[in-house]
Amino acid sequence: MPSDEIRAALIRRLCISSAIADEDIKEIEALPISVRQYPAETAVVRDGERATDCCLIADGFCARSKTIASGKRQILSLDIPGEIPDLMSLFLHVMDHDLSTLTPATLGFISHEALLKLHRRRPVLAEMFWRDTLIDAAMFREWIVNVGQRPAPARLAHVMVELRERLRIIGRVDEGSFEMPLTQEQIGEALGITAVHANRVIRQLREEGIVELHRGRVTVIDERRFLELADFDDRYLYQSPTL
Amino acid sequence: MPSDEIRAALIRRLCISSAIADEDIKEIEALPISVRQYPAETAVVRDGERATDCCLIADGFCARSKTIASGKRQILSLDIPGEIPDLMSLFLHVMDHDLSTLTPATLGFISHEALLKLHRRRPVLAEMFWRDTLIDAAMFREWIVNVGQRPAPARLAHVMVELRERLRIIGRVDEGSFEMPLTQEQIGEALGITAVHANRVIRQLREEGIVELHRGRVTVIDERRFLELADFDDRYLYQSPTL
DNA sequence: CCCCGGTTCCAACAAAAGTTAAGGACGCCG
DNA sequence: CGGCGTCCTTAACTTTTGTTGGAACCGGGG
Repeated sequence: MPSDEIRAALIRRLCISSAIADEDIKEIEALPISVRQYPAETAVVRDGERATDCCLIADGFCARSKTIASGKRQILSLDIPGEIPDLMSLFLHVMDHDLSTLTPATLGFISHEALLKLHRRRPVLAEMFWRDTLIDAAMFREWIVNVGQRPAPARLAHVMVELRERLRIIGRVDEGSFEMPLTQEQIGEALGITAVHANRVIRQLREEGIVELHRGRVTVIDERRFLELADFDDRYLYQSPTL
Repeated sequence: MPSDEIRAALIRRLCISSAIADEDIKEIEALPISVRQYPAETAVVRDGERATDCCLIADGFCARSKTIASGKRQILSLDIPGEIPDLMSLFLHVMDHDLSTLTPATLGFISHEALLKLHRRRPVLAEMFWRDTLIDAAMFREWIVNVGQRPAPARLAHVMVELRERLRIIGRVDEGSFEMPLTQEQIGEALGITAVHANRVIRQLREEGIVELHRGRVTVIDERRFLELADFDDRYLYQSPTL
């Protein structure tokens, strides 16, 4: 994948939540990005490491997670193409969590230095990136609610809808089906339940004819009951800056 | 409380995680702040509202929370003097959660306009506030892990230690005891458990001689076992910008 | 001073989730 | 094509947590 396409993915996404001037787009296009391929299930940055670059996902799925002393792991977010999951490392240099690939992925690395220079030159872009980290935080808040208050089947549905809405923006949902390349173990880690229980929940949703999950692909069967179960409100996801 | 003292609380906290130049401090001191008193258990900003000011806590405790369709409420953070819990509203104007007081509180309101102007004048301060929102996000990540992976007693201990460490910075811990002005109902909402279970957990920690919780005040009995249970790593809380 | 409302506390029972264990499906590699 | 490993699947049993309901406590207001 050429480096241009990678920038394009980023710009496309940024344009959705902010209006960007042409000259600013050019600035982004001029950002030096070094591209690297990663296999599935590989750490990109680890908890405790000091980051000097931010990682733009050009293709593939990633996840952020933290592991506690007991060895249990909690997935904090699923990250998709066009996103910069570790933008926070720009100012919080030492990582407080892991970033790793779920699938084989194409990642573009942008140095902190280049980003900071860009911010100085174009404060508007700095604000846009700041906004981006704030939406990230909003997603964490919703994730807390999901794990803390919803019964397990609703948790799964909620994560699915959120992922679908985000994939929809980048044109990766077709005919009510979309990718969610997690093992049941990982689904459990995302929902704060065990893999066995995750399996129970998946089966239940299938038996009730709500949603099908097979080989990392989600197919919604009964849209109405699916949305009802998920209790999803997209307000936190995309908010126009003009609001 | 005079408006000077309020600014002082903010500056003191900001100085801890960043080095600020004298002229920048002066800029902050020049910020127009309008002070208001709030009774306990009162909404400051509500989910869905459009914010035009940010709220600096001068005195008292606040909490952020979200309520889902079923009526269940999840507390997302506990907020203490010196903090600006809704700084995110600067760019995410419509609130995605509630901010309310736990105790009677003195709050200082700073208009978005004034903050944005300050940022234009002093980009370094903008970065400092950005950093602040990033630490906020780091705390959300840890909160997700707490609710998602730790057994209930550890969850309680973890929230207690986090609060204590933050209170310590502002000089509000004396002799191993500190304020945590939550009802058991609210503790449940913070930990993602019911009030009844919260009560069980509190009793258990008391019976095991680990920590005492009485009338909104926490007294640690066995520091070693307390820390061990909490599984606390302060890395996410304060990170020097020079790191 | 006493009553009232909100906490705190507790017990018994129900439901949800964790644990352990084991068989089956599937893809990959030799 | 057969074997191996990973994931999925399921069942039986245990533990944790939720639910319901009620008693004791406590502080503030009449």
